[in-house]
Amino acid sequence: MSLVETDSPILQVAVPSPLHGSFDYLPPPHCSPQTLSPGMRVQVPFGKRKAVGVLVQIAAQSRISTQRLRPALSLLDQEPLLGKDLLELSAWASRYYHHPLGEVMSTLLPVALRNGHAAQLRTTQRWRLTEAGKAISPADLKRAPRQAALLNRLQQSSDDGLTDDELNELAIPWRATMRVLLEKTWVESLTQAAPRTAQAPGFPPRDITLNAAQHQAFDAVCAALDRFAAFALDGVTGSGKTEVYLEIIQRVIAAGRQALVLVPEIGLTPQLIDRFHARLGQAPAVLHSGLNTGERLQAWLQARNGEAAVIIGTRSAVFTPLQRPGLIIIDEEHDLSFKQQDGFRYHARDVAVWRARQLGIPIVLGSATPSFETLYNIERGRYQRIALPARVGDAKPPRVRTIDIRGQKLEGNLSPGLLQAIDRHLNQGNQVLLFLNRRGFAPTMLCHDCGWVAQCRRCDAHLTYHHGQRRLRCHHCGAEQPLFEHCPECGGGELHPLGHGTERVEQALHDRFPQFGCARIDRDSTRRKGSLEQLLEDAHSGRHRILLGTQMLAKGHHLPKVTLAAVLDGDQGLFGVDFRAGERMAQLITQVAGRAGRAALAGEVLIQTHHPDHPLLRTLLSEGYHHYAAAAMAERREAELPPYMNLALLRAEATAAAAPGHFLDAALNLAEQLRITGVTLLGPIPAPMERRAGRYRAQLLLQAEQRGDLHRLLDTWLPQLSGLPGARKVRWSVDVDPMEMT
DNA sequence: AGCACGCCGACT
DNA sequence: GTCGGCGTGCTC
Repeated sequence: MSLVETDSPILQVAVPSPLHGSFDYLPPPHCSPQTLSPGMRVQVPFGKRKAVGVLVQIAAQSRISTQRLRPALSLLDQEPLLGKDLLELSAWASRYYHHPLGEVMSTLLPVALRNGHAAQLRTTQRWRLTEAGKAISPADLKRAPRQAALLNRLQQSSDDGLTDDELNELAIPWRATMRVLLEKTWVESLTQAAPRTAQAPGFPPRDITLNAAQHQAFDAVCAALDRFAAFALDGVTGSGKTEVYLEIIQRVIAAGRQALVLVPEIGLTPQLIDRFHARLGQAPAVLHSGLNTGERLQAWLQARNGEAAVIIGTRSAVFTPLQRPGLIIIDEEHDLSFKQQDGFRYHARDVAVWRARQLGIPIVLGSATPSFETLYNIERGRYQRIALPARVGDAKPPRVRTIDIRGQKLEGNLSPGLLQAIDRHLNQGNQVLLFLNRRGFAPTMLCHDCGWVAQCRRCDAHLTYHHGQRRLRCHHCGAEQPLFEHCPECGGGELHPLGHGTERVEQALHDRFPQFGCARIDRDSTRRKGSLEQLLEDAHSGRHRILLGTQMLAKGHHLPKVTLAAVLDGDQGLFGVDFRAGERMAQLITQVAGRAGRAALAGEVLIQTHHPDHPLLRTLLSEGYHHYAAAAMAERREAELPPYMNLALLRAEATAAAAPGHFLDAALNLAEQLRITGVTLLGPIPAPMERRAGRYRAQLLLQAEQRGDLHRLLDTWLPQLSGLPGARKVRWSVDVDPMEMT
C-alpha cells in the first residue's frame, strides 16, 4: 500500500443497491481531492459490476480496512448535481421510509443521469458563414456541386446561419459537405443553449379579479413568502383554486423565485399546462412519466439552473432541484397517486412538506376534499386552513340525493329513477356524467348449466369479461385469454356475464338513448395517447351527451353543460375491507358532485345505493364532506387508526403458500424480543387478496401512537430481518404510512 | 438486487 | 463423466 493511497481522502458513496448505508472508496485515479464535492456522481466498481453512485461525504478515514477499499473508476460531474438540500432530503427520506440511501438517491435522479449520462443541457448548433465563406462565389465551385449548393443556401440565409433542422429540410445529405466547408474555414459552427419556448400568445392576460375569499387566500400565502408555512387551501370544485395558485405563483416569479407544482397523475393535462403557460407568460418545465429520458433530463436541468421559473409535475417531481425555491403547491392533496406503491414508498405530499420546511418556503395543499391526515394537521395547528367557500360566478351548489335501488329493476345497472333523470336532463339539452368504478363488460362469467366461474389461475380473483376484444382479463395480474366458447367444466354452452362494468352500461345506455352519443372513459378506452383528450374534446363539442367512466372522469375537466352526475355503485365505499374506503368514497362523491352544474345551470347529483340510511352516507349528503369527515375521524380515533395512529406494514410474498406466514412469524418473534414499548404488532394475516400473480401474500401491521416509538423499533428490527430463517424464501418490504392495505 | 460459488440430479 | 438446479454469501 503506497503512501499516496493511505493519505487519500475516503469517498463515501451511496450506491443503488438494496443494502443500507454508503460505501467507502478511494478517489479515482488522476483526481485531485480539491475537485471532489458531495453531490457529485462517481462511477464505482461494485462487486463484479459497475455502478453510478452519489458522493455523499468525504472522510479522513474509513471504517473498512484499507486493503478492502477500491478506487472509484471516475468522477462523472464537475460540480455537485445534488445540492446540500437534496442530499439532506435523501438522507431524511432514507431514514423515514427505511429505504436504502443509494436507491433513494437514484430515484431522485432522472434516468439519464442515473445511467451516467452527462448533466448537460441540450444545445442547438448553428452553422454560419465566415467572412471568407461570404466572399466565395458558388459559381466558382463547378467541380463540387454539393458544396456549391450548400454555400448558396447559407449565403441566402440570415447572418445567424442555419440550424440542423433547417438544413435537414433541404433533404440532401449535407453533413459530410459541411465538414469540408468547415475545414476550408468558410463556415463556423456555434452552439447555444436551446431557447425556452417563447412567450405564450395572449400574454399578458386581461385583468384577473379575485373574489373576496380568493383574495384572502392569496394574501395569507403572500404574507408568508419568505418562511415556512403550510396552508391547506380548502376549496370546493369550481371555487377557483387554480386562479389563486396562479396569482401566488406570479408573485413568486416576480420576486425572482421558482414555484414547484405537484398534481395527480391524471391531472397533468395539456389544458392545465396551456393554462399555466398563457397565464404566466412562460412555459412551465413539465415532469411526468410520459416523457422520454432526454426530455426529463432537460426539464430537470432547467429547474436546477433556475431557467424554469415554474415546474409542474407528478409525484416524483417533488425531488426536483430548485435554484431559487420560493413555493410548493400540491393540488388535489388527498389524491392517492402521490403515494408510491412499490420500491421506495414515499408520499410526495409528506416529502413536500418536509422540503418546504427545510427550504423555509410556504407550501399550499389544495383540495376540495382534504385527506384526514391534513384535517388532523389543521386540527393540531400545524397547517393553516384557508377556505374558498363559494363557487365563482353564478354557479350554485348541486342538489345531492340517493336513489334507493333495493328491489328495483335495473337496466344495465341503471335504476328507473336514474333513467328518468338522465332522460330529463338530456331532453333539456344538457349533458350527464355517470360513474362506475369497474371497467370491462362484466366482472364475472358464470356457467348457467353447472355454476362454474371463470377464475384467474394466478390470483384469487374472477376474470373480467371485456366485450370489445371478446377476452377474459384479470385486473390484478394482467393475464388474459379468449372467451371460452363452452364451459370448460361441463361443456355446456351457457356462459353468462354477471354484474356490470362500464362497457356493459355503455351498451345499455346506447340501447336506451340511441339518439345521444355516449363516451366511455376508462383505462381501456384511453390507453392510446391522446384518446382521452379526443373523448373530452368530443364531449365539449356536444357530440357526446352522456359521459360514462371510472373515477378518472371525476377530476379536473371543465364541462359546463353537465347538469346531472350520478354514482352507479354508491355502496362500494360503505363496506370496503380497507379502513380508508369510506374516506375515498366520500371524496369521490364530493368530487363528482362538483362536476355537475358548474355554469349557471342548476346541477343534480344522484347516488344509487342499497343503503340509503347508512349514517355516514346520510351525514355526507345532508351536511357535506367536512361533517362526514368529523364523524369518520371520530371513528378512526376510536378504532386507533390513522391519522391518530402511526402505521407501518411489513409485507411478504412467495410462491410457496406457507412461506410468507413463516417469515412474518419469525419477524414478530424477533420484534417481541426487542422489547420496544409503544408499538403494537398485529398479525401476521393474509393480504386481502391472498394470492396474486401466482404469489401468496401476507402482512404484519405495526401500530404506534408515537412516531418515535415506531421508528425506534424499525431502526433495530429491520436490519435483522434479512438474517431470519425463511427470509430468503420470500420477497419482503416495509411500507411506512401505508395508504392501502392490499 | 445481481453475481459468484458450491454441491447434488438427469443427460448430449 | 458434464450441464445446471437453486441454497448461501458478498458487495466499500
